[in-house]
Amino acid sequence: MADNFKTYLETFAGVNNEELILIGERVTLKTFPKSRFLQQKGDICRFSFFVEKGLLRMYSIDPLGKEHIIQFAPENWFVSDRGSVFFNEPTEYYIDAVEDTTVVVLDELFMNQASEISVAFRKHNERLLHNHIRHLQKRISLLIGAGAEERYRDFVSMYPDVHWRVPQWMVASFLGITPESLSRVRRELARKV
Amino acid sequence: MADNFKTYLETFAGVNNEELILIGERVTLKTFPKSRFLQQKGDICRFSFFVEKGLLRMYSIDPLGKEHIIQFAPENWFVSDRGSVFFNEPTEYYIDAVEDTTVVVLDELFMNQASEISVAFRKHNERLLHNHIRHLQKRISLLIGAGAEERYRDFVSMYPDVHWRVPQWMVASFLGITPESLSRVRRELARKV
DNA sequence: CGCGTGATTGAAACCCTTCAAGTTTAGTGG
DNA sequence: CCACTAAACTTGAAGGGTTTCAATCACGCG
Repeated sequence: MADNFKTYLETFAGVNNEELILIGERVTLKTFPKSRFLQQKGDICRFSFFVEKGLLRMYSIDPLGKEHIIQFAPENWFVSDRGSVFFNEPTEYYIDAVEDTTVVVLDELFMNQASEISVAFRKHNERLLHNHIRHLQKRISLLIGAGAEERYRDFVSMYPDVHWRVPQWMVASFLGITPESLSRVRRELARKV
Repeated sequence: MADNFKTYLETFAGVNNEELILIGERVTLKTFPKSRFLQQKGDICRFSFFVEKGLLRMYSIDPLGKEHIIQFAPENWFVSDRGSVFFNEPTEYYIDAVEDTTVVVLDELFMNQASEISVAFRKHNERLLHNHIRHLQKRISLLIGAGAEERYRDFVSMYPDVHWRVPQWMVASFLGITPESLSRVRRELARKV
């Protein structure tokens, strides 16, 4: 099975060997070339993804045609529209590969039976949910309370690796500012040093 | 026990009679007068609250001393800093009563044992988590993509009752704009009609 | 080489905030 | 119940930060 996934489950979720085997039988490995979609708006999502290698992004496109990146997912991150998977409703979001990316695919059935397959996994999943909420709340705070510069600094310190792996306009899209603004923010920051 | 809570559990969570009794034994009812704090920054939260009657708000205070309202909780809403309860870490948020408010208090132990007490309750709780995430994501979309007017319209259509029960500056604080701006937005909207 | 994509820069426009003042509303004590 | 005060809301003018639009530059790739 996917090595990163295995190590991740052992280390962070506390999944034991038997459970690991059970899980291994239930998931599949899949590779997507750069720019390939894993999910598009309107899909009723049946999968969650764990990034084994590579980098994904999840984003929406607003009525004016602008992309707003919700989340980046580098190695060892889960990504999915949990709302769509859980409620079986069409998603608002696109997921595509920023780099060639290998993912572990967890299907709906697996997610629902997770508690029977591995209690540790279910608990960890619950933990992830809480973490997700925290993350979103922090992001809202930043959007409300902070300017472009502070948001950018926060992003860089939080995701230093991602910052180097994506084009700047994607960072701008994640921060909710224009590429031009980000360019100016970076110029100011460079000047200060 | 608290009537709203009981009805809520039966109707929305599918909790049966036996479980209802068990739950009733584990929770307590408490009333807070207007302006009283239920939780303050720095607390390690041990409680979740269900609003039986009244109205609460959860908010943060930024370094400049400004309040940012995260969430309103009228009747039949749950509110808590799930992060703080789940991870046993000090919270960033304040919760206080906008009106005289009666809440059902669910303690940490109850939340952890919820799955043993009532499967239906645990499932419903999971559902709430997913809903919460959805909510936050939508709010982020609005903060990134929409101006003050659209955010306000969305708020009014989403929480018509809350809109009438809180002072305008609280609405502004929820929307992430100044009370002055909200006042101007409202003037424009009134003019249009 | 030439084309396309991404990054930069400048100027004007726009939205929202800030500050200051005035008006209305609500609550309180005499 | 009125008078007074504080809080909430409104309004205007000036300022700041970000966007928009347009032009330019840098780079990789067929």
